Amino acid sequence: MATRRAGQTTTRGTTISDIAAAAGVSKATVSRVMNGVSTVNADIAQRVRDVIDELGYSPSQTARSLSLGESRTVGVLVPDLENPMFHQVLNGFNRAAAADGYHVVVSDAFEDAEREPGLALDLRDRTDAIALFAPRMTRENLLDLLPRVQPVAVFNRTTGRNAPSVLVDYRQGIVLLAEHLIGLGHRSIAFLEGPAFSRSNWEREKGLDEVRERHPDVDILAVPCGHSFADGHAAWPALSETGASAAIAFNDVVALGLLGRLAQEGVSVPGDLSVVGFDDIPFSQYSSPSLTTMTSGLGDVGERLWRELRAEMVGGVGEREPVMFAPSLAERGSAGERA
Amino acid sequence: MATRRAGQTTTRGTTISDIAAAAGVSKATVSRVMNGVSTVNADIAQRVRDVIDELGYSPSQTARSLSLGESRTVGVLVPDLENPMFHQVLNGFNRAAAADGYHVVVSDAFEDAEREPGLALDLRDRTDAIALFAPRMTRENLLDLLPRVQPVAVFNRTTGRNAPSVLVDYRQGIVLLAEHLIGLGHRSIAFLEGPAFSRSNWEREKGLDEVRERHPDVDILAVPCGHSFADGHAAWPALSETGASAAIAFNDVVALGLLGRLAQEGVSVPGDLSVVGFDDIPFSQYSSPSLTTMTSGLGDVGERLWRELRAEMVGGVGEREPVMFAPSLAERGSAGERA
DNA sequence: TTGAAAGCGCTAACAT
DNA sequence: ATGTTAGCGCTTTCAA
Repeated sequence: MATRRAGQTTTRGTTISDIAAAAGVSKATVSRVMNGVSTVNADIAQRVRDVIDELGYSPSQTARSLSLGESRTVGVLVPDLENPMFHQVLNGFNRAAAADGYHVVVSDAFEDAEREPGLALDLRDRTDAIALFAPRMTRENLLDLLPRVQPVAVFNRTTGRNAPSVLVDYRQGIVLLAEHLIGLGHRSIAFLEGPAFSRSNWEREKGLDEVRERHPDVDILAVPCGHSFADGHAAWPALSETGASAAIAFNDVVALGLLGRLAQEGVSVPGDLSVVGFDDIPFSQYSSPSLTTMTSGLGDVGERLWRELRAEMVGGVGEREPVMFAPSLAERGSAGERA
Repeated sequence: MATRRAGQTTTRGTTISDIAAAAGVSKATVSRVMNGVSTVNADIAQRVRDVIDELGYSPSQTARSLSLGESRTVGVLVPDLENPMFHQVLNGFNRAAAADGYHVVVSDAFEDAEREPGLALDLRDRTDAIALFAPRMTRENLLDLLPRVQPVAVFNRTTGRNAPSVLVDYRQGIVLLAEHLIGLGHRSIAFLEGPAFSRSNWEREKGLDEVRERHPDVDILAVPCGHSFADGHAAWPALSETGASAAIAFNDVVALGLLGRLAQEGVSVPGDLSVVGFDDIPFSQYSSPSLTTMTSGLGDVGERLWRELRAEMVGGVGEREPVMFAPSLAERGSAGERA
């Protein structure tokens, strides 16, 4: 006999069985109606539909996923939802996924590198695949995680062929930025560094080394900073001491924080100091002055990331050649000729 | 006999059965080990654990959820992840949920009101409960949806007791803002309207009506605007025509967009024009000038929203008395005495 | 065209 | 302390 089993305290409201009973048909028929399977008698189908919205039934996606072996949902793990640059990537990713009939759910790691692997695992265990946006975890953790969460694709972090990856070419981007400044006559440039040990900061530093080599006459100093508005705002005293005539901020958020501070301090931009950012977040067009920055077609990046992930989901393992997006200069108001 | 059944094309890799077989124990034992159930022979437990990370097993949360009847995950539907104000609420919500052992996944509606009900339903069908952030759908759709997705809690929208709701008191907030401006000597104030038909804009308009009644000597004009940086930026010509000495923007994002435009146009803030916003997003402290705005302890709002939702999940239906958060003035640099 | 029943991967009551 | 087994809600093969 059907004894009461398992944990189920509050089992869900209306199930397919309820509908079947109420409509006087079998569960199979209800299932067919739900999934629009051709051959169901029109009258029966209608009766079932009536019962369904009378009782307000919506199928358990959990049960459906278990039975089907797929959920048509993918997860995205973002290190920090507050960072506007991720929104643009997410946007493109989402749009492309939706076009292929997939839902996307996102999970925020709140910049806690330690929790990322656990969150990724959990996310993956309830979706068909995941995308990791600029994971902050150590490389060791990443390499350990990747095989366990396949299919997976990663944005802005190399994977050693353990997963497809798409990256913004920060190295090249910062070279362009620096040379733009040099072309404007600047000979002393400060770089407001991002988080130490992050790939994105590391790449920027490497690019700067190239610039130093190519332009021995130009001084490029690094000043420790960070990645937030507050970091940019707080960097002024240190920046001021360098005597640089131009500053390359780690990203737009930092640049914007700095711009605010400069206005307070009465230093004119770009009159006294040129400031450039990176990422081209939406607000950078509306700041005063508008921000000269690097733009990377982040929406396209997101779309491409989806395509890489999708390939991983259907085909087996592909080439997994890292995909690089080259950013280009968005010349706006915050950088000018050296005074 | 166990014939090949159901759809399963690519059924997941390692299952609990594989582990059980490899370790020479029953699935129940593996399950016990996984869930840290007290009395499992230490040696056996160890053997199971060895096999587990040798084979790289992680349990299917889908199967687990189905069996348990719960997923310990809740969903949040956000109308637009790009709006910074939601991040703060999300933050508090997330933190509180995590403290209670719940994961949260978020789904972005990309400002598409039509898709919200579907997304909400789907989200709910794979989680234990959902929170709706400022849903854009019609009231009719909302009232129709609410009973179908219980437990559910909503932020910034009334529910007619069909679900708990927590709201920011925009009406009261805008009154405070306007009276602050009036105290500063302004007698002609422009309101940059948000999206028509939205509750949040409607509440603000109502607040303004109160102000008009209380201060018949003050002129309060409405100028159509929107909710984005671009909208604020574009509103200048219309705003200019009103001849107002102060502007209340629909929110901080709009205010910031306007500030950028004003700098370009050479109108000094607050010298020529005072500008105030609403929400106190992080950047508003770093803009130039820093933005005078209304602050609402949005993190606390998120936390409270979680508690309301949690109550709905455990207890039955409670009072569902709407919870109002009263914002307070954050006086900063963008508003000053009338010239 | 419809129904019966097996099975997706897991948990827990029951039996040992 | 461990195994056996039913069952979570759904889909799909197979038989009628």
